[in-house]
Amino acid sequence: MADVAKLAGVSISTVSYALSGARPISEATRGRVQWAVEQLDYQPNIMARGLAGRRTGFLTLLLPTDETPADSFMIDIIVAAAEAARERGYHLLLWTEPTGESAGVKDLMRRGLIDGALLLSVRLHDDRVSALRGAGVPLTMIGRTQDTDGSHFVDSDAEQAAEVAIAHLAELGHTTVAYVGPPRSAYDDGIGIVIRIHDSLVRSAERHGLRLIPAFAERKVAASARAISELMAAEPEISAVLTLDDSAIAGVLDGLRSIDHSVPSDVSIIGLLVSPEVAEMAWPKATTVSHDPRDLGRLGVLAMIDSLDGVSDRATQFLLPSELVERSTTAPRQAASR
Amino acid sequence: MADVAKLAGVSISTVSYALSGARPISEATRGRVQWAVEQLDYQPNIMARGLAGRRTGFLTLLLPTDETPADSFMIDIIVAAAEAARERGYHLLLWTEPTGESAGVKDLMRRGLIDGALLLSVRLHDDRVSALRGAGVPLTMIGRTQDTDGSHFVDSDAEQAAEVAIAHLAELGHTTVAYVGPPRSAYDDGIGIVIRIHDSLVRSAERHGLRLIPAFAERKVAASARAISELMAAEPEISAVLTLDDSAIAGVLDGLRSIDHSVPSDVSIIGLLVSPEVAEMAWPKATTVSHDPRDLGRLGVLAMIDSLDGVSDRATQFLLPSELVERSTTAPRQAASR
DNA sequence: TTGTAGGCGTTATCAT
DNA sequence: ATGATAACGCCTACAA
Repeated sequence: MADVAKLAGVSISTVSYALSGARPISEATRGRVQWAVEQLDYQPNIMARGLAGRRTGFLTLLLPTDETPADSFMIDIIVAAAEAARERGYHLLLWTEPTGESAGVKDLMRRGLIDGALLLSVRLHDDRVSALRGAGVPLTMIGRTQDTDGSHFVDSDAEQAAEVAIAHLAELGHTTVAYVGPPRSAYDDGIGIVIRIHDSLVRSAERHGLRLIPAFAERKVAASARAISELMAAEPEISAVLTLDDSAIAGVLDGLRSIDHSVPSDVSIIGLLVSPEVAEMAWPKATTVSHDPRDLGRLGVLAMIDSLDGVSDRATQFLLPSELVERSTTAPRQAASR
Repeated sequence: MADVAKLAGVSISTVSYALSGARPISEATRGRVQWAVEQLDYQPNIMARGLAGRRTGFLTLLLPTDETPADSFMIDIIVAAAEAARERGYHLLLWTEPTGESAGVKDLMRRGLIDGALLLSVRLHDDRVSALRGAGVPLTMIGRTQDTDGSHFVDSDAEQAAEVAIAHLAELGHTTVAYVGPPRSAYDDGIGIVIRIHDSLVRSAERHGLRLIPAFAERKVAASARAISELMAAEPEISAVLTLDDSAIAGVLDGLRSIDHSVPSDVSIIGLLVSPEVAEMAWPKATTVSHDPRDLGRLGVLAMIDSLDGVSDRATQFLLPSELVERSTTAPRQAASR
């Protein structure tokens, strides 16, 4: 930077201001500085900037890692977040920490490394949120807590997604619907999206006069396969199944095959909030009610940066609506015949 | 740090040395420093350390992003890399950049941000490697170039994987085997693993006296489905299929179903280098010849750090062997009967 | 074994 | 509108 100043014939601080635009600089000198910068192919040192300034340009994404390995949906979020950060001149740190813990992130903040943190797999009552808030870490959630007053978040609109899915099944004439959801532990942990989807499904089903039979299955193919076959044995009138996880959909297909129910002629399936890749990989290709997971990552980062910049006086809160994408696992209900 | 020094009754530099262990410190003072550190819950500032020292503690993972969205296999690599970095006290930056480009990473280096870079999707002749080398960026490849002299890498042992897969099919009595590989563009780009797997399969097939019929398919379910059905039409004696990508295996299953070939009784399938998650999601569950993708990420980071620390005088080069995991897509060849 | 002091490359606070 | 200069918090010769 000193070199640039010399070459441009100005002081070091002028160069700094010309580059940051933090104070008015005459056109003439700004031009000379620009020229010198290009001449020397100068790139400001990030560490020095972070040390001296009050912004480091780093964001971190807190990735819960004790859970199931990240599925496609989450991956899409992460990669999109990285891209968005890069586009806005920020750097995205991938920080793995067991669910519910945030000591590491707090340290990152105290060590002057990050400007803020993005949270994944947010619980309705999330200790991390209060801990990080208390530590003065700006944060935005991908997902959301129960009480969202004044907090920044981007989340899937569970209520709307549930309604779309249930309404579609109702239209198709289904009256008894199973829901193969995440394991009980996810409910016990109070994972926001899990609880909201469940509750919303219950409400929507009621509104449409459908009977909804929930089940819980570990996030493994075999577990959801077992869940659905047990469910079908107990409640043979089930003619449609809703699922939440990437693995659940494959498992349900598996389970139905094992008991000789064909999809979609005997049983319809709708996958909630699944990535398009996984939906396409299933056989038959799965009908879904979902949105682009990438939006969660992208908007999350943008919301974070906006809040850092203080562009808005109130918190940015996005609720992403889902769309029904009909593939090959849904059909009108058949007249009972078996 | 000044506070710690005061509390411990020593100089600032003593604290620094006590913490870094860069020079001998008496037990007594080291103890006092330790105590003061804990007392104040002191955490060294990362930016300052990066500015003053010659190490920043940052690594970056170069993620090609113009290609197909990252599949499970790659994700596992990434997450494992993040975990390994964290365990070793490093920070992992996710850097998205179009395949083949490295200007961004070079800048990261010049801006004093990173200690080194990890490369994914390495080509046999990769411009990034020479560019980064030229710019003095320490790098280790996850994958490898053709010429590996003096470079650090962790890669799947394609030769061995191909041999295991072919040998198994040979044992099962198959004599004509299709290979639904990646799209031609991947070959044209010279992606290392793609070429190596292909060439190794050819050699192994020859060695075992099998006929190998390769095909190229875009990384989409529909594309590989079409590829295999065309292949079967042209060469009806095919009784086994090898695949490379996560999506290919679903596609091949799809395609075979569409032409009424059942798996594995009519046709066997082996997926090469696929993540266990995807193998389990397929139906039937796919037999694979693979290794834990996480090893690639973990070992890659460790190799990088070792090279940074200069622990070894020669380059660390790992070739990971694969294992056959029999699931439900392989069976002995049936006597021709259709 | 320990202390002193200069420097890392910016930003921010004073002046001018 | 611009300059000089003190932080920023740590590392590392150099001295003692």
